[in-house]
Amino acid sequence: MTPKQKVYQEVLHEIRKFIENHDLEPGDKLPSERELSEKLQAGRSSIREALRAIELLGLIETRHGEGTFLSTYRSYQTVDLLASFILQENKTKNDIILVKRIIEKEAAKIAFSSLTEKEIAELDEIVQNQTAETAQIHRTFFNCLVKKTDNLLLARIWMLLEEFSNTIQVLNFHNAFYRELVSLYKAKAYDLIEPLFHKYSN
Amino acid sequence: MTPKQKVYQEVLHEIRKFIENHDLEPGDKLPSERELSEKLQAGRSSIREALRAIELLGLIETRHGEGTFLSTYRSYQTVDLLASFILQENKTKNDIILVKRIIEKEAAKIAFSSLTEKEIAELDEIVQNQTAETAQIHRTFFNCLVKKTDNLLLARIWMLLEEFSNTIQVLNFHNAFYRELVSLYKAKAYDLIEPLFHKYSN
DNA sequence: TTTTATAAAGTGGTCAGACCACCTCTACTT
DNA sequence: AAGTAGAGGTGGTCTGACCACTTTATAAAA
Repeated sequence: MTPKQKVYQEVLHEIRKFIENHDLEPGDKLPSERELSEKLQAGRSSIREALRAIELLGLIETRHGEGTFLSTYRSYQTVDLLASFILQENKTKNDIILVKRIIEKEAAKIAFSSLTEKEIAELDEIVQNQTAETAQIHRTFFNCLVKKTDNLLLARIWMLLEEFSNTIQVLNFHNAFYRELVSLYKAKAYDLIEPLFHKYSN
Repeated sequence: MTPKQKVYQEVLHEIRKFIENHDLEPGDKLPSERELSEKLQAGRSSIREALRAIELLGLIETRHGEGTFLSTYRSYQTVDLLASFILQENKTKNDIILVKRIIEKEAAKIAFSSLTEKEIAELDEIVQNQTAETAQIHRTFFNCLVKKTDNLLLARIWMLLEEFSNTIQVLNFHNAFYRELVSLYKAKAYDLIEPLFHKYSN
């Protein structure tokens, strides 16, 4: 016996099948809630429970008065919500700082190979800015790097941690760190990135 | 003006706040749907839409006739669904694999200093197990290491990513990798950990 | 004919109420 | 004391009713 599944779970499954069978692609429209309700022999509320769940996962997008569409972009809303729960039960400051440092270090390494001269110059400019605070420089600097990794998940996690860091007292790197990192980019010295982070991470 | 948020989104937020304010822990019971409906001034269906979404993420667990509880374990529902829907996209998949590798590498390094002889022996045993599949070895092995980092946040992120990996086709390390890593632990050769990961990460 | 109002239809958003199925606990029976 | 029937609470589901918004069809005005 299959332990009776909830209706919304079946609906979830049916919707997936529908998308598959009709070769729907991001941006395409799903049948209306009322239509699905009839077709799948389920109450509209059950249909909606399923849709809301999928929506939270960032797979669909609903537009009031228009309809429900397959998402065109990966929203990572899921990651956000999970993070808010996880961060809530893990308020250990040191844990957050450590993970954030790891992400930043790896982002710095991944970005290395794809950085153009122009982008390195931009980073240099950020670092040379005398008027900005260190926290501001840090954010702008790593925001660039993280985006250059072309890894949305990595970027998202970093942004969440960065946001959270603002609410706690976080020690940034020494000013010299950023300048030295840019130097390494200019010198194409990949292997020195890892040691640089170690040097400045006490 | 706040761009009018949907009720279920607000409910989501309220529930999270409730958990925080009441210091609810995994296993604890949430108020009933009808009670939340009254307290948050929202229809029961809106409450349910929010709960279903959280449920799909594996954060809560509902038991028919009993109530809604904070999950003690992270269910696999989300992962399965995501996988069956959209994880076919290589971009997302690769993002996850990359972040997971980073965490594993750093966990291996952090754990280094706190590993006792006995624990290293345990790792050795896991690796030597001939009957287990590679995926199984991988999970057990890194589960140990991740816990040894004594960083709950890191551990949680890894566990989530590990779950995701289970539903997608993930290439594990070659068998030799695990043995070599244990050897490094035995030899106390910290500096060779990073290169080892590079070597096996094609 | 073209343009512009206006109305109608379709769609998601939300709520209230009604049942059903299931669990627990209590009070009653044996 | 043990067992049982029932009441009350809880999630599960459906229906029908509005509302707000968008698109489209229709009619009026230019």
